[in-house]
Amino acid sequence: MIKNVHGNTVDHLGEAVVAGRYAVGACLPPEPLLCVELGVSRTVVREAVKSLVAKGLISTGPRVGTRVMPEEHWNWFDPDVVAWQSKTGLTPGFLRDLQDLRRVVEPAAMRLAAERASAADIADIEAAFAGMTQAVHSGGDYITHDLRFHQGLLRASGNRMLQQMSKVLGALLRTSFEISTSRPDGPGASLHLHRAVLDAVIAHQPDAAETAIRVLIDGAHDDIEKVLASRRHLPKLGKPASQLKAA
Amino acid sequence: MIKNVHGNTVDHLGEAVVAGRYAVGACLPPEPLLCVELGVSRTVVREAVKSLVAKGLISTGPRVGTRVMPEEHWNWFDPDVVAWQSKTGLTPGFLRDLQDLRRVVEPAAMRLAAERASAADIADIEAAFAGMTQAVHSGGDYITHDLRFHQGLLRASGNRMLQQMSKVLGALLRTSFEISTSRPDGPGASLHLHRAVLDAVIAHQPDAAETAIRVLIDGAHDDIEKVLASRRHLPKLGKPASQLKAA
DNA sequence: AACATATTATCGTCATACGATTGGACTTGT
DNA sequence: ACAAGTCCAATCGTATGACGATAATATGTT
Repeated sequence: MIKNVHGNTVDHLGEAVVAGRYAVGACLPPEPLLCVELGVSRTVVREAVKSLVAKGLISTGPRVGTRVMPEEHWNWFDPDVVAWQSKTGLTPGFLRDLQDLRRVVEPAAMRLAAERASAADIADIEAAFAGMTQAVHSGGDYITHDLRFHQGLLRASGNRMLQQMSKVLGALLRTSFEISTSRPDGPGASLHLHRAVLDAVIAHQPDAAETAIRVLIDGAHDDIEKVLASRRHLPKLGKPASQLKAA
Repeated sequence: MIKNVHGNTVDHLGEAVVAGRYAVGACLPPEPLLCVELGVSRTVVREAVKSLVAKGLISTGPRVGTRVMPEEHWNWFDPDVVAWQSKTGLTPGFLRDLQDLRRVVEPAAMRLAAERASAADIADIEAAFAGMTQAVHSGGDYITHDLRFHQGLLRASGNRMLQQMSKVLGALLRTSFEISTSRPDGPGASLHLHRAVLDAVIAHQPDAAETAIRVLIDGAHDDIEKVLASRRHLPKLGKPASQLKAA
């Protein structure tokens, strides 16, 4: 898990900011202090800070210090920002935002995919589906293939922005998977729903593809809403890595 | 226009990468060379490079150098990336992506806005609309208020991700405005279409809001497609700042 | 009290040195 | 001649120290 000093520092600071360890508008400790706290040189601290600035999390200035920017300024489509938010725990509000987004984006993307998917796109998605099937039947890593499945479909839409969303939507898929594993049938129940989406895309039937993905999304939506309702007293829905393996 | 060394360097390098001055997968000049080329210290070059890494444009490694990442890895929702792409010229492909995105996102966002918009949201949008009206009648800066209008509506959706898209969608709106100014009536023709959207949102009528925004979008869509068709021989649609003022 | 000035904390930039990594060249053995 | 192992050097990664630039705060002046 150890990579390099810079990466670790960026993660550490980024996670701290996203987790709200520093109030919006408040200052992070001055550079020299961060150096001793993190045990790295000022070079590393500064480059890490610049990375966070580039992601819209913070801003800096002489004498004013390093301040946390308001959340609406954060780059919520940045994979790192989403990862940090996932790690610190997905708030109900964030999950709702993600669900809104998914319901808006994926159906439209499926339509486009059904119109534009290339043979290579299809092959990639088929491979992912095969992986999902195998994971359900003979055990294995389901979620990875599930992510590849949806990511492949987004890519098949041929739209750079839509494709970009697979990263942030992945956080929602992981949560959805997490919940589904705690049910009797588990992810296996939705296998044929995935198949229906893929078949519609292969057959170049936008309407069918949209309908199929809506079924899939609505199912996941209900699952998450149910958990959200039952855990209303809990502030956040954590995402322990220990649950990320399929049985 | 001069801000600071770091910002200028980031812009310079970011624009160069987005403009394709370095092929995807190719290496940028080594750090020492960049230092002399840009006339800045290695510190600045490195922090600028780190900023671009954070935006997904490039990757670095010892001995392997600083390489341009494939476009699907770029953070297309990053305001800077969009700005650089706009500055170097919006390709037809990019415009098509933006139009797809807009047609997917804005109608859904209008529905949500009609359901959730707060009084403060409405007031903000009203102010923007007033600015647009004034710009059309007594001259002024139309596009700024137009951007605020749409940005306000996205914000009113209450969804962080949807709101984030106002930045990238802004590039499309600017292009759309640019085209509309070259027509007899200009932006004034779409004023009442904007009013219809806002009225529907105020009246909490999601269906009407969605319908109204679709009319607006389709109009802009046709304008752009027409230009794209007529300028098919031109590789890119430039965006000279000289045209950004309303008459 | 209002305004001008000086202070100072903090980030911004520069310069230099050395460590870490890795692709490619080189050597060696078969 | 070819394959495998070894070494080298180009490039980024990290550390350190110094000084400049900026703006919030304190101080002084009218």
